Amino acid sequence: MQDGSRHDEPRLGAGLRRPRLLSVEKNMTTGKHLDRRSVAGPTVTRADVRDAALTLFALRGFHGTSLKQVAQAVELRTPSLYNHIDSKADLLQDIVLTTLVEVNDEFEQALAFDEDPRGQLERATHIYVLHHAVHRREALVVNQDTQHLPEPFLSEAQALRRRHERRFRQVIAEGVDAGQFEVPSAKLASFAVREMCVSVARWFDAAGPLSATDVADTYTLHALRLVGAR
Amino acid sequence: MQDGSRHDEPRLGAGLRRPRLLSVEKNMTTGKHLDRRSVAGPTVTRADVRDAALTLFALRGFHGTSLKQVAQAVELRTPSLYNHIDSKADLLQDIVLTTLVEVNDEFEQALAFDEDPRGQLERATHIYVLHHAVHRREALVVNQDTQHLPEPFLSEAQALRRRHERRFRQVIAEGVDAGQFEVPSAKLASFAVREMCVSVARWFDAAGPLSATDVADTYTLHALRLVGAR
DNA sequence: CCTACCGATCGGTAGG
DNA sequence: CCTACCGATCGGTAGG
Repeated sequence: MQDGSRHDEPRLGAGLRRPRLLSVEKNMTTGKHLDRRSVAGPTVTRADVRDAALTLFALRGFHGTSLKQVAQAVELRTPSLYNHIDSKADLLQDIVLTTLVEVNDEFEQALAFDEDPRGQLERATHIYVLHHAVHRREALVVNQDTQHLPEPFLSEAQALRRRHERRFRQVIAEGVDAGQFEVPSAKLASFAVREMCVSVARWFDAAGPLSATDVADTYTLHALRLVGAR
Repeated sequence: MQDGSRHDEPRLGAGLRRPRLLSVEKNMTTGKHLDRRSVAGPTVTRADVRDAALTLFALRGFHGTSLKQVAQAVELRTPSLYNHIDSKADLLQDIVLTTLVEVNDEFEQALAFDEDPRGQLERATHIYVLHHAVHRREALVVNQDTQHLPEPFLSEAQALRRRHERRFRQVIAEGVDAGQFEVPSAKLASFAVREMCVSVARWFDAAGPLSATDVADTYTLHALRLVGAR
């Protein structure tokens, strides 16, 4: 990888994947931009714009990122972004809601695997950590910027979040009822476990000594201990 | 309390203490603002401005808050804020650095109380949770907006954070060495415990059924279990 | 995909 | 403490 742009660095605020830079450069003779459609190579897609926004939103926050910066990252002029998006909020909505739906889907799949609360907590925690390690940028944007979604998307996002919360707590409560777990409060235990997992996105480094699976394994142990699993 | 403005509501994004509204109103006859210095009652202080900024930054983020909003919250015009502050970033710096110094001080006091790693972890966790429940707004701003500090304050804030991280991990490592704790990784355990505590600021409700001390007690148990305390 | 341009708002200053 | 005002930048549109 010649420019190293796919290399994840360790520090938050500097360690996120950088947006793809196209090889088409400004024409130094005329000062004009080449028409991308007239040269070889791919055109910018909505996915490219989304990816650039994802990186920048994760790094600087939604309100700390301008569309000009997004445009620069994909080597377009700001108005050209509107060929791919409806608005700045549209980008945020796409990122946040897609991510929350994915998290809920993964969660339900984890639960469906077996009916034992201990097994369910193990799988749900593992996949949740894995998600936050692998999809760091998405997780950071969801955590930082969900509040900035316009309605009705804010309500939709909050509903998805609450669903995950409720189902997670339910698993712990069922474990308590089954005599497998023992906690002062299923609610506080679920809050603690979930936030512990979420925070992995803030420091995880794919280039570091620990793989996402390593971290997920350890955090699953943390969760089992926290709920007093026998 | 007549206007209920000190009442903390449960939901994040709506439940933070609202800034103090002074009783001096716009003169409805002339449309002009009364000179606060010529009437009875307190003048706006820097502390008032800081408090209003604290609430708004916690609610909408640093870049999501305008100085006009801060000014409105203390019933001033925007330029008048500059009698109390040097810049918008000045407000953020005050909030973030003061909070981080306090957290470190509280932490060191907790450690000084005894030399037993288990006792140290208990006290450090307890005070850390308590801080995040009692100073929700400060904690939210530190977590959301530290990244937006200009240098050299950003570096200073990061150093204070790393110090807390390092010392916290040290306590866990010492507990492991003493045979009191058992963890796969002192680093991951300290990350997990700290972030679990920090997240309390996101949902704690002073008007809810659980007191800050209740939550701190439960989270201290979570921490002890997580590190495998005997 | 671009250039040209829009009104609104931003943080901040001058001057009283 | 205010009014008046500054240049810069914002998200977004018109029109090709």
